[in-house]
Amino acid sequence: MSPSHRLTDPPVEHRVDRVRTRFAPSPTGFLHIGGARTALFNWLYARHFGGDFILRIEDTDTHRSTAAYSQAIVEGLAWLGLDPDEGPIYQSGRFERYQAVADTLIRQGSAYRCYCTPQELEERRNEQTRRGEKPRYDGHCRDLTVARPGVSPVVRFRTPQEGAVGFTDSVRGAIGFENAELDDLVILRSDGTPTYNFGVVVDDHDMEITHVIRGDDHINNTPRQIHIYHALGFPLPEFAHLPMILGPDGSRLSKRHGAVSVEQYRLDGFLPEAMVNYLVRLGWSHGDQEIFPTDEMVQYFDLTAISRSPAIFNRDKLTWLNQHYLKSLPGERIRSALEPLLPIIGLSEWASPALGAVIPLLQGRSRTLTEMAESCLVFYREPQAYDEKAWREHLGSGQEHLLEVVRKRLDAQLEWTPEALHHILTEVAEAQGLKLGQVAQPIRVALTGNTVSPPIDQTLAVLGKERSLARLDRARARQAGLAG
RNA sequence: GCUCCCUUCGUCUAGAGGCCCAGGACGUCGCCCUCUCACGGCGAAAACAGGGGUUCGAAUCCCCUAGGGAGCGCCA
Repeated sequence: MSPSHRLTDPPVEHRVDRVRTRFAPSPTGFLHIGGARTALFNWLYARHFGGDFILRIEDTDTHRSTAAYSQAIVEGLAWLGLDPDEGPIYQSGRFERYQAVADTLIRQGSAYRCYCTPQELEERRNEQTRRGEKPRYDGHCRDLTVARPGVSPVVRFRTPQEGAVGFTDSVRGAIGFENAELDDLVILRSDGTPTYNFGVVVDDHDMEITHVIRGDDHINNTPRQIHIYHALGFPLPEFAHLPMILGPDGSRLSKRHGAVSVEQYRLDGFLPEAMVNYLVRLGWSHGDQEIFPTDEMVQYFDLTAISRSPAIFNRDKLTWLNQHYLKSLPGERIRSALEPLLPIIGLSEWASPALGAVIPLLQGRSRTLTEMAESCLVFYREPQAYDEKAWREHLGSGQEHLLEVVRKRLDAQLEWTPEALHHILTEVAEAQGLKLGQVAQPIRVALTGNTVSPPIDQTLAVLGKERSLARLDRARARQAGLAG
């Protein structure tokens, strides 16, 4: 803030007994990446100080808000593990309170009724823009003493016209505005519902929010809200404005950048652990650390380490984190996340072999749960087809002998463990004067239909003797068929 | 247009005057490991937006310029 800025009122100092933060989305869409990060930071801050995290649904725009979106947001937060201590609290259930507060403001002269119609406002705005001015309300009804018949009025806040307003943002530092830049904003619509800038102030006060952590698209709203705080005699909370999350092209993240809803990432096979870890590093850092278990995030999180510049969403890094968690989380955790995805890729039954035995083979070779689910298929279904190139190379004519030898050797084998199987394969290779790979690949193709799978000894072991032999026989029959 | 905010490798970032001819991570490329695919290991290329100051010394402080973002609604 430049020295010329004088505050109309000094900020009201108050002691914070208990940290209370909130996430206040409007239910006009699914929980998206940006909202999720805002929620995460609020949640972390509250948890760090042992305070409360409140979920408030800002559904004052009754035309665009839906219960389905509210539900989706609640579920999205639950999936991420961001449990609220209070809420969801719906603004739509508090209209009487906003009207009462607006009445108080009118009575004390801090607000007034405005009878300008939307069309009139629109015309004046266009006129101002044409003159190269900043479009703003011109104070037309500011000093009106009589009502205008036939028009149901809105209520406008009487913003000070002189002086300046400023605040110290926990992320940005001092920020100031000339009051002359502001205008008299609508706080109550003609239907009596509150607008955003009014609703937040009343609610953040009533809910005793101590730290308002939100996207920096709200920086410009903050001075307006501060004036309302002052008019009402409410103490100011701390403000912390988070930098935006941008799409790959540097513009504000939106649908045209692909998946933006948290739900979509769940469906695409991402773990909430990975999403949360990715999000916490977008605009916040703790030295060079990249991997953050939840308890460490909570322990280290603070507002001062938040960066001021916007961040571009990078799916590759999210994918890398997902892969990391896929290989390092306990198998049981992976299993619970994987099972809901199995039917989606067309698998209806996965009792045998046990999924718990399959998963360890796939951890570390899957980037998403979806990939893992697809890799599971081979354990529950015979090869639908054989990759022709792989077949020709490893099982083509003249190579029938090897499978026969392997088949005979495995058939005699009683101890069906990866170690024992590995031993057998090594022996076969030596006896045939082949490298291990020259034995493993033909078996792999016979078992799976292509050249990619977990280590062949483990694949055999998990598949089980009966299934393995059946698949070898199937391949041998095909060899015979092609030869004959 | 006006107001506010932002600016270190392609991307996320470390860096709070000398530790920086700038460190880590993702991605990219190369090598090693290896029964395939991965994992892992090692290595490489890659940045302080530009210009003025201040200082013995600036990525770090100040100013200007340029670029980007946001707001200017009876949306939030």
